[in-house]
Amino acid sequence: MDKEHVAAILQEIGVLLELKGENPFKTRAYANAARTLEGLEESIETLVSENRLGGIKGIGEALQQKITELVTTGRLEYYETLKASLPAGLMDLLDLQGVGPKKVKVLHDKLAIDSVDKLEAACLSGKVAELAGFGEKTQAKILEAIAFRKQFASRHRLDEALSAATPILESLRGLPEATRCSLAGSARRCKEIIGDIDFVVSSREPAKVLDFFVGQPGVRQILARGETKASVVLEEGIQADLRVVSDPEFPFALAYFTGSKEHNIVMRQRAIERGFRLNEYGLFQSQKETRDPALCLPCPTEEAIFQALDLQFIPPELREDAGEFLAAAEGRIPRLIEWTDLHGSLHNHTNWSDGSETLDQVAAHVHELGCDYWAITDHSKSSVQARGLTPERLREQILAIGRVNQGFKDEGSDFRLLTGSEVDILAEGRLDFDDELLAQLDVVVASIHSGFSHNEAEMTRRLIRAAENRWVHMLGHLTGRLLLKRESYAVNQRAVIDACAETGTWIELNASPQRLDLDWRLWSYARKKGVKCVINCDAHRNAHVGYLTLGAAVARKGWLTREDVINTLPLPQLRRELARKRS
DNA sequence: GCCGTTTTCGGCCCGACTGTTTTCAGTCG
Repeated sequence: MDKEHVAAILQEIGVLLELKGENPFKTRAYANAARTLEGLEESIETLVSENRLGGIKGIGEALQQKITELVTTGRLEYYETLKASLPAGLMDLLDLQGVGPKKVKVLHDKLAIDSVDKLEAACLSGKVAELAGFGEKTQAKILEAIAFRKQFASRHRLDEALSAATPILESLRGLPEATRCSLAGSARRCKEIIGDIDFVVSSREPAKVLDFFVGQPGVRQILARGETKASVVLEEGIQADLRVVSDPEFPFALAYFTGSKEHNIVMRQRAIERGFRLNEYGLFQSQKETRDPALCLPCPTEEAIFQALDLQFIPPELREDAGEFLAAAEGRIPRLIEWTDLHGSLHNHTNWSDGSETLDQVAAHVHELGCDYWAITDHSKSSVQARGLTPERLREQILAIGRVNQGFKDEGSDFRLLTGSEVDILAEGRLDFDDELLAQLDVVVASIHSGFSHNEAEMTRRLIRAAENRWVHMLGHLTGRLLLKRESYAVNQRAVIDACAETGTWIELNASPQRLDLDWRLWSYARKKGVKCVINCDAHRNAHVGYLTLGAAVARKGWLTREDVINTLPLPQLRRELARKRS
């Protein structure tokens, strides 16, 4: 059993215990352990067989036993028993806004409610309002939450969240009463999937800012509106929260609402260790003081807060409690890549296959934007759905690209299109074009577009065999996932990364917002193995060139620097690297 | 359930908002 599976079960145990009304710190211990396991570099089998689980912080005697049982036998008696003792539908109830473990327990104990449907019926008949601790308003809120869940998703892609957030942030910035404004939350941390959008604003007149916010044209519904805080639902079906603080409090509120929750817990712990108290209003010299500005250490920026806690500044993308504290304490936070470090993209399409624009249109656009090069990697013949090129068409395209490049040469420009292919990886890892043709191309990306249902061993073998081909420069969208739409196919990503390390093959960070694949969580491992990243747009139309910013953001989240990313190189050096694997 | 230069028990991050309470519990982030 792999660590992801073990972590998922521990996570579920935590939720089940919450429903049972267990000590919240106990339930958190399970959630913490799950997160710790997910972040492990080593395989869980190794840790168990070498009896080294106990050395991991947050895993004590009880969890050691349970994890060992899970990994060695594939099941866990404690979990099975716990799960059997509660109806499956209770977990769904927890997803409803405003409904937590305590309410679920009462609903189940008093009204035998164990599904959303039953809860809805009970609300409609007025029974819920009669329960102790509930009332008319709670009942109405629950009905609203059920309706909301039916209508909208609770999770959204980063690009959708950003495009909903940007106009609101812009208008807040234009408001005279607003001093400083920022996006916060998981969107600021560049998580690929976000739940809601958070804004932080500093102002002397919070009421005016809040009025302005809830009155924005994009607001469909106001969920809550207090003196310093408001929650709304946007037209896109995304919840957005605004918090207004005084300007000296702004950096603290920004840090606090950027999170992650786990990161914040460690920050506060560090404050306590130094005799301080940290909250969204300040860093206070007394453990007791929670608000008095006179006792707050002045920190005009987030940087100053980290400094006060003996830490190097931690960029928002890294704030996941995934090793950033150790690195920051030792001054080892790297200078992360910026999107402006990128010189071009090595995986893109044109209307020769399933892209929108012609070679000339693509070249003119990316040249205009300041790129130094742009690889044309249209699909190969097996991708019939994408009008993949036959070998003959590809040879024609090589000539056509030569003519476009001649035009740039004649103008005295150094910009170049690079010839290439996104070649399909077929069954058993064979490639869709033969080596003789691949050898004629500047850039070869190998990707899987078919046979998604093969088992993990087969998929892993297919990708490894593709990596072993000396003409393949990089693997494209390694897992095939489409965020919130299609799961990854089964593949042992670490084994593929190992193979790329051995063969000198690069791995793409596909910057299309629906892919963002390879996942940021795996880049530390790849980097440690010496595997280089290529941030690619996988552009199918000119507007997709903007994905480079998103790709760089996710690369930052994976701790990548300019040196780790191939397409930060200028063209002459890039050509040298492209030749390296083939030599 | 975890953890310990305030160690083997008693802590565990912290505050806003809401609704149902008449002083606070539950939920959320």
